[in-house]
Amino acid sequence: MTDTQDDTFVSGYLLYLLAASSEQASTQFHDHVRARGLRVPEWRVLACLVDNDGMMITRLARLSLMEQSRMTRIVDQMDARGLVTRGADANDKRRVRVRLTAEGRDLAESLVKDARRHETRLLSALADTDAARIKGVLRTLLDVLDKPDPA
Amino acid sequence: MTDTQDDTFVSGYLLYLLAASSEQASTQFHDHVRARGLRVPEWRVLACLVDNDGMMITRLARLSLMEQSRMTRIVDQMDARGLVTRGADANDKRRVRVRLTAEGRDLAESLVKDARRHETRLLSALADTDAARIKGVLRTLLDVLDKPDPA
DNA sequence: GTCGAAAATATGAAAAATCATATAAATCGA
DNA sequence: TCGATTTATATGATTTTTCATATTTTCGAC
Repeated sequence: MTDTQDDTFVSGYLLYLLAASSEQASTQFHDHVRARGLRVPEWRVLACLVDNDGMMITRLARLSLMEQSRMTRIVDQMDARGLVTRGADANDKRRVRVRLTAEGRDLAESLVKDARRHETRLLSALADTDAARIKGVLRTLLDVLDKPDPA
Repeated sequence: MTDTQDDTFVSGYLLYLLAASSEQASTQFHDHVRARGLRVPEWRVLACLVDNDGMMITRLARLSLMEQSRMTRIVDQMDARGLVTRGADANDKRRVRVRLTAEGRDLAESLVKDARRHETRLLSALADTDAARIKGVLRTLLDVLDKPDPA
């Protein structure tokens, strides 16, 4: 074992548990993503676009949990690399529609498969009851957080 | 509501749910931390040290979910600012023991109180069953992730 | 229609984070 | 006890990320 102190605060703090779980659960797969030649934010963009091609920059940024100006640059690089294309929206010239190229789609679909396999492995390492609960609990938390602050 | 598409992959993907929950749940409190004049990594250091004063750099880095070289610099800055002191370990001169100053401790304890209040509010926004489950589920996940890969 | 506000994206400059590696101390065997 | 390894921390160079703000387009009230 590494360090077992019965820390009074941190080790039981919800925000710590969330951050640490996310971090640790993602590490393996993120390594895999990098081994495939992508940075994590790029993988996120691909995953979003497989679900819904032609998203605009702002929405990609929200879903990928990052800032708009960063997303602009990431899309630039992915464009330069031939994974996506940028196109103007017909109805609103401010918007940039990001679309997968054939190459981008292949890579994206392949990684989504890998991600699903990895997720299955993760969940199967949990007891059935925990595996059944975890997504529901997190979804509920997200729902609650979306609602405007009652205060 | 913002964007409700029934995304096939991302919105139900465990690593997304974890990252998004962590991100969203933390935003409010992190804003509070910054309003108090600290960056998030600095708050994490303070929280660790309240639990266990005199930690070494490496352990602080692990617990705060960041790299050692980054932690070195963060501790430097906190030292310069008078929140912590750096002292050599008596038995092992490689180690740097980081300790709270009086000022650092005051700030840390005050923020821990704030964090607890915030956590209580978060949990109370969940249904009782979810609130009761969430920490347990996350702890289980962390436990599982700590174990060496069975593959 | 026109004007002011809001929305979407882009960009330069600054700050933060990472990476590779250096240094120094402890540990472990032969 | 010497040398090879490992552990702990530090640091220079580079890459990422953020921040503030500019630009362009749309929207809404009048």
